[in-house]
Amino acid sequence: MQNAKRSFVRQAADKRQQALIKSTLHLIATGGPEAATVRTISEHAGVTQGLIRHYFSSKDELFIAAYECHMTQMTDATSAVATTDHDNAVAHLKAFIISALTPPVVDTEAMAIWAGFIHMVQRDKNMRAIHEKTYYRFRDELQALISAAWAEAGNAKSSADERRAAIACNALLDGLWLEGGALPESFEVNELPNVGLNSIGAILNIDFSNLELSE
Amino acid sequence: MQNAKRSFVRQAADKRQQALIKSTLHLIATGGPEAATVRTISEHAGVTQGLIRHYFSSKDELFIAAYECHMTQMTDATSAVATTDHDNAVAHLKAFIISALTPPVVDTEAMAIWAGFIHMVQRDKNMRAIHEKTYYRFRDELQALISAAWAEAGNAKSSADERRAAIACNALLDGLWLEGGALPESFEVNELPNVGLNSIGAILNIDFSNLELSE
DNA sequence: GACTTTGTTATACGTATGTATAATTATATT
DNA sequence: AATATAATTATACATACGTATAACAAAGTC
Repeated sequence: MQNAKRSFVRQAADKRQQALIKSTLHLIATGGPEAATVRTISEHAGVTQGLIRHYFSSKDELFIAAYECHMTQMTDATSAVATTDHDNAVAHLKAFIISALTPPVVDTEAMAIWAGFIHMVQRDKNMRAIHEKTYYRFRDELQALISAAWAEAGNAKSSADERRAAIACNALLDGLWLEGGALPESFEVNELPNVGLNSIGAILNIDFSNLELSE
Repeated sequence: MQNAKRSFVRQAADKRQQALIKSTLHLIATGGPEAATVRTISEHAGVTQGLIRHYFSSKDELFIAAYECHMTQMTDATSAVATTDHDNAVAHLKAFIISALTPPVVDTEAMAIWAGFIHMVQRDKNMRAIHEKTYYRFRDELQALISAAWAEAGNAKSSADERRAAIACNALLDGLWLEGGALPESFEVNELPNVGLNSIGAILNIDFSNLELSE
């Protein structure tokens, strides 16, 4: 029987939306996109499935919101470190690199979530816009740090050079991020940030080794 | 009515399996993994859906076969260039890099296929084995080329240095491959291989610029 | 305390999916 | 030409999915 309706507490729209988004990301991370159905999402969020359509006009819209949340979270996690005070521009850049190559940014589940959205990014206009926005924001920030580091060393270069350097360094970070997420057990502790610092140091002709850095 | 059975021609097991695998990859590339159902796959391959279960014990097994096909194809496409004759080790390495950063290796659909399999790779043992095998094969080949190029320049280094260099160069190639696939229109013609050669040149302390290369 | 609003649940609907199995037909063998 | 083999089609089945809609209940307002 159990004709009695389940008891529940009302919550603010923000909270509920956030809970649904977090559940979506968690399910995609652990079981892939096809594991994130309206039923599993709502169950994980502790609500019934009808509520999803109350906050999002469709499942696609929920996925778009989840994607934006995830991407913003990842880029912000790296930027946050870079916004704290640093003695100089090179230290600033070094902190940025290390942050991009250590958890929680480098993470199996974060990578799986990112990959799970790719096919939507290629098809959905809104997803594409989010992707471009977060990608360019990250790369532009990296380019600004490179520019400042070069200027500090009395070695300022053209913006075209800066652009190429930013593309290269960004690719290196992405590649290491990818491999660290895909095969986490095949890299030693601190190997990723070390490789990243050495390689970017070589590309930019900057030496990061003699800088003390607060862990 | 159309009670008449469709006419058909028998084909060798290899052909049919290959056709089903190709259809699977095509559908994943263009519509994501959830677009590759047993019905769409069989329709695209010009057969009826029952045939899939005749050649593969389950859809998962077909996906595993498709993943192995795709990954092998991609790494082979890069290696093939590197096995042709070259004047010296540096030219050899240069050809390898360019091949890895131009079509058909750099390709939106190839990247989408790769991403579409990620969540299976993290869960299925067989998928994981394929992933590791192709990854290490590619990286080991790159490391061998780096080793030869260094030796040729009279600058031989330890295998630990070679390993770190291979990880870095591989990451750079992967990152550029990723971004070229994800945002193809945001890079100028030849920008990816140029950035790749300059960056790897800086990392390895090798100059690729004064080498004529047959397009 | 009655009333309104809307957050939330419950249920239903049509369709798509992976799998299983039986029926058929093309090809090889003799 | 008859027969056997297995490649291929056809059909059925249980389940899962996204969506739509109606019923209910919690909290605010007067």
